[in-house]
Amino acid sequence: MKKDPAPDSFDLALLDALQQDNSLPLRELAGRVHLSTASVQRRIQQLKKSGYIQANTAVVDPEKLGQVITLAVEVRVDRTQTADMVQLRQAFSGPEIQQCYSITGDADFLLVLTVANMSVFQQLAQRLFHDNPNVKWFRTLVVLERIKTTLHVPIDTGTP
Amino acid sequence: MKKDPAPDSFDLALLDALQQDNSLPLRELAGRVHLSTASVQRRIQQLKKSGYIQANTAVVDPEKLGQVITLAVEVRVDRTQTADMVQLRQAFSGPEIQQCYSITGDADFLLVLTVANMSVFQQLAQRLFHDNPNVKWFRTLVVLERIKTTLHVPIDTGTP
DNA sequence: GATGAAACGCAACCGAC
DNA sequence: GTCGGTTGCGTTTCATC
Repeated sequence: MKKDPAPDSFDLALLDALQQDNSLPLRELAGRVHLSTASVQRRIQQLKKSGYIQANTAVVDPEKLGQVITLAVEVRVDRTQTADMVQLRQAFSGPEIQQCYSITGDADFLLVLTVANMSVFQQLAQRLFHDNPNVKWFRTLVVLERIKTTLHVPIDTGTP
Repeated sequence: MKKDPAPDSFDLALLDALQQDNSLPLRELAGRVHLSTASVQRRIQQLKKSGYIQANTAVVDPEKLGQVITLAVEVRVDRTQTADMVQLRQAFSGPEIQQCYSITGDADFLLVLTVANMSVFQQLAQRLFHDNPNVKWFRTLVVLERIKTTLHVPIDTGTP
């Protein structure tokens, strides 16, 4: 088991650029960080291999696809033992769920999801919450505006 | 002003594939949706131009970069008139904030963010919340586990 | 070990059909 | 939507430090 070297400032600058736009040509990136295209390419491959870059994804506009309603749902359950958590994690990881966090506080889970209309959500709530005997209660927060929706990790490149 | 044609099942299948992995070669995508590479290429360009694809981003692992703590914060403010909202939206859209939603319910905003340690968050909370006279209260939910963290829009391709 | 310059081969792109 | 030609890209090589 070999350990990955810690990313230097070049790597951090690349990560910062790529999480804004991973379709930039190597030439462009090379110019920004003042390295050759070959070096940039090697570093990106290494960052992928070592897990710093988890995926390369297209960000799709939900509204364009009719998913005009965004909801946040706080869920409180009865039991959170291992077997229960396995079931809950699976139940809350379906494709209709954008994000799922287990949290501290009154609620045990925080979900974020988008739906085309409320009747879709009603059916989903029936299946995920009402039909699950382990769910004690859930509170639905309707999103009025998606002010910022990224997964960007703040990276201090030293040169802003 | 010309209107974009509604995406057909081919486009939906492409969007679904691309939001999982946008580094797939056209050849691969063409095989999946049973089209030629040229058609796929034209469709992707069109999807970008018409805004269905908002961005192409690398997903960076926060933990690998020392951002080991994820937090959700509910924020309640006093005034939400236009001028106030402008200020709040800007305040809650900084690079340290991953996501910001304005919501219904007890709280007015829901934030999601990652930090390296709690003292960083403490400073952030001071600046964003305590120092903002418009913030009535905020409730911090500590994330125990990031069970699912995507921006994927659920797409019914008809062929799962 | 990592780098940069230049060669290679393949994929994306853009017309014509 | 399909077919080729061309461009431009990512990739590999290799000499260098």
